[in-house]
Amino acid sequence: MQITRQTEYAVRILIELAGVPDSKMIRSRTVAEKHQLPEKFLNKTVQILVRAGLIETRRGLRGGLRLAVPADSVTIADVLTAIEGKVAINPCLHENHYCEHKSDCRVNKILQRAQDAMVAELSKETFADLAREEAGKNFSTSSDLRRDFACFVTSVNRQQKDRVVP
Amino acid sequence: MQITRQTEYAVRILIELAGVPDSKMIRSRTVAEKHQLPEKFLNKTVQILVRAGLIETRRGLRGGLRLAVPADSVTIADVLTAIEGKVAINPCLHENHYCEHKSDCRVNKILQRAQDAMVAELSKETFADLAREEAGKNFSTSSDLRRDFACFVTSVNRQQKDRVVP
DNA sequence: AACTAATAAGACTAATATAACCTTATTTAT
DNA sequence: ATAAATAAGGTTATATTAGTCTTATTAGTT
Repeated sequence: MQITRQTEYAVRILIELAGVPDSKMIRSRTVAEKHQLPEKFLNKTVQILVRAGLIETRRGLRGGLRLAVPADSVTIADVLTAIEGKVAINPCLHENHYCEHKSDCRVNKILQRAQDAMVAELSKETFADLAREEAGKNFSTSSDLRRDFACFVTSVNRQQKDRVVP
Repeated sequence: MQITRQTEYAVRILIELAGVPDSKMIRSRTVAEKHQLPEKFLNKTVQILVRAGLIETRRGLRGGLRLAVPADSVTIADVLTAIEGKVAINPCLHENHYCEHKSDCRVNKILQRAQDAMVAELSKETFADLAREEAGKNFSTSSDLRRDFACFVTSVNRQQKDRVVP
């Protein structure tokens, strides 16, 4: 019941791109270094975002990444869907999932409401908002990074499932 | 971003137990057969629920399972927590997770709200409600079971991630 | 006391999903 | 041409999830 690390990476890419002046291209390596993300894996993530229509890329000299849509029209929910596919916290919530009892299954309905409530919250703020927020922050340089202390601003790597930092 | 199959199994166990008259013990094998779940794995799940204090077991002849708490005091959210641990859709939502920017990280706040909204919905109905709902239903006998069409009432096995039934 | 039917527990294996890496294209400005 | 960038896809590594197997332990019945 977690978003994947790749989704987290994607969110960071979008925040990054939403924060730059219009149409300027940012190198993927720059993003990778700034957030200390594995470059190759990040490039794969970039491709997914491109296919989803959220960002666009240009190759070659002066190439790089930029948003393909207005920053105020994209939310974390969109990124989640782009990376992990249509949200469904249980298989029975997939649109095309057939189940004889679906129409009167109470568990199904509860799960659906739970998912809807979550997605609604994830859709409330756009990356335009997020970029504004992050703008004033001191982004991580090597010294204040610790791999175990992942978060969206400075951080790096996902905490292990049961690993709780004291 | 899915609940695990084990959580699904656990929900079924609880619905099952919530539906029987007070204090009667149900054999784990019975539950396994009724829902076509792998018996050994189900037993492991039972143990987790026991340790979480949600059900109790008795060994030996006439042994079996029953709820350890009133059915109207347990929700799907409790089962989710029992099986998967404290809910945290991202590592930075763990209570003890340290992040320098946590206090003013907007992403953190959005995720927290999303998670809270989801958990709130999962906490609204108790297993007393769910058992009532299920009571009138025709539970699956072999003929109406198909492994690919998983859901909480009749069904059996989780659909694969991207497998969509036509 | 012996027997039988039940769960308990933990080690082990298998399957799947996620994350990361590596190599070789392809594109674009200079 | 050349250098600098992304594109693409195959491969490996790691983590998580799911399931199995074996051996114990418990409790009722005879």
